[in-house]
Amino acid sequence: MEFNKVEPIYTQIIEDIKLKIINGTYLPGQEIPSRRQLAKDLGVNPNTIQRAYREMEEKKLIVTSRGQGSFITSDQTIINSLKDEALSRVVSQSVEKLRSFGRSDHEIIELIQKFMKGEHRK
Amino acid sequence: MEFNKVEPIYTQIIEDIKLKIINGTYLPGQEIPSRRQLAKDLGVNPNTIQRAYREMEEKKLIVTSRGQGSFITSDQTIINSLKDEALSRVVSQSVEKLRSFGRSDHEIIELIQKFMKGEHRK
Amino acid sequence: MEFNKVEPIYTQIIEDIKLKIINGTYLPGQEIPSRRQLAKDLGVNPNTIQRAYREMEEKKLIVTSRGQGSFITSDQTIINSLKDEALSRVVSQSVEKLRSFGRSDHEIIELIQKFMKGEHRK
Amino acid sequence: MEFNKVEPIYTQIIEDIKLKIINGTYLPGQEIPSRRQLAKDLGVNPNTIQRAYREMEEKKLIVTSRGQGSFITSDQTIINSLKDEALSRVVSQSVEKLRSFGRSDHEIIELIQKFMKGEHRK
DNA sequence: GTGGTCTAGACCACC
DNA sequence: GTGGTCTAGACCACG
Repeated sequence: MEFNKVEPIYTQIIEDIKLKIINGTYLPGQEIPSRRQLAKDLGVNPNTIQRAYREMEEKKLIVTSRGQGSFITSDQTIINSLKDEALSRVVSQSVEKLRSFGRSDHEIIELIQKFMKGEHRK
Repeated sequence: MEFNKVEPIYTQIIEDIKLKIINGTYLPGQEIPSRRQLAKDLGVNPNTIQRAYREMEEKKLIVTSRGQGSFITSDQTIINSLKDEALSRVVSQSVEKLRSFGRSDHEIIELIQKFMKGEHRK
Repeated sequence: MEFNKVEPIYTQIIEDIKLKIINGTYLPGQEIPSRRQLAKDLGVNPNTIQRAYREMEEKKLIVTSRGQGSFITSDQTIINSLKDEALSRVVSQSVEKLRSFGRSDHEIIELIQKFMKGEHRK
Repeated sequence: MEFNKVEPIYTQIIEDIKLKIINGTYLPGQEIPSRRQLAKDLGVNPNTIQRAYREMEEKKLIVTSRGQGSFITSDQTIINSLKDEALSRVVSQSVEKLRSFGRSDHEIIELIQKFMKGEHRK
């Protein structure tokens, strides 16, 4: 994993784990790497990982128990809202990008529907 | 401008100019940099620029007249088809990305329409 | 037991025994430790214990019979007045503390009653 | 300031500042010591102060701006809820303590009212 | 082994 | 000067 220099590393780690929850790499209840292990894997200080994990803990994304490790939450409500947020963001970005071509919203919808029909969704 | 190492540089130059036509940086009939000038600007060999310009010439994207320079085509049909291609690509990419969230095409359309309505297009 | 350095030790011992009477650790008529034993337990001079016991004797809190030991008084009147004093002190402290929040006496009463109702006293 | 060893230092610092907000030592909008300064005053590592301040930031108790310093929130709603919480805690503790004397809730209320009347509130 | 806290000291961004 | 992040390494509590 590579980090950019503008965002704090711990936020990039959070976003990475969020992404893995969203795309199904991490399933509800699944154990995630220990702080020490992940620190070694990413070549980062354990305290930086700790910071990321604690923030996820506060946001209820993971649950953690001393001596046991940390696990993705089993609360589907939280996971769903995570996915919904991501979906909303993609919808927003997609629409903005499509609008930049100077077509009306109505035309955009038509183009999308035409594409969907033509593709015979897999 | 930065080049990646996998694609040939001349195709990357073509794509860059196409992008500038699509997003309006280059308008129909507008002069584009001379081969020699662009070669110096990008730090590449003039022959590479020549290759790019020749391909665009063949596709009628630009017209060149000896001793005058090179100009974006004034043929709206060509420019429109360029834009249409780009738009199609964006539509395709957007739909694929949206589908990856596991929602039905119908749901996707609804989400987009809801977003468009909510945004009060600028 | 730990002693502070500002009050005399013998008064602290008295207060400790009073507290044990009030909270039921020592029941009426119950035997309390011998002077010698308590001196050893607390690591203080037997004369200090003697002083404490004598004062309690004077206040009729305990009765001592030579060769038998010392016992909490069986006189409920005395014990009750001890408890009443303690209760008064707690009432006073509580009200002062509650008043420090800047609420009126009326509001304080209401808050207490609301809490009592909400708690479903055990 | 002295710290106990069971609670983390940073929570003790938070509680101390909360107390100062509640009892009016810190007023809304007032600047609080810089992290470095407080660290020196308390003989604690700046990172520990940072941890405390960040938690208070998240809970909107303080607002902070880089290069400027940190300030008690000016949001009265938050300050009031802080005070209400503290008051509730005191009410609860007081009632529990008073109940431990074996009197009925009704008797307790009467004792408090009698005390309030007798004191001629200052 | 795990997580949680703390210290010491560094560097950067802001103003 | 201020706050914010990161590293290196230590110690403790839990199981």
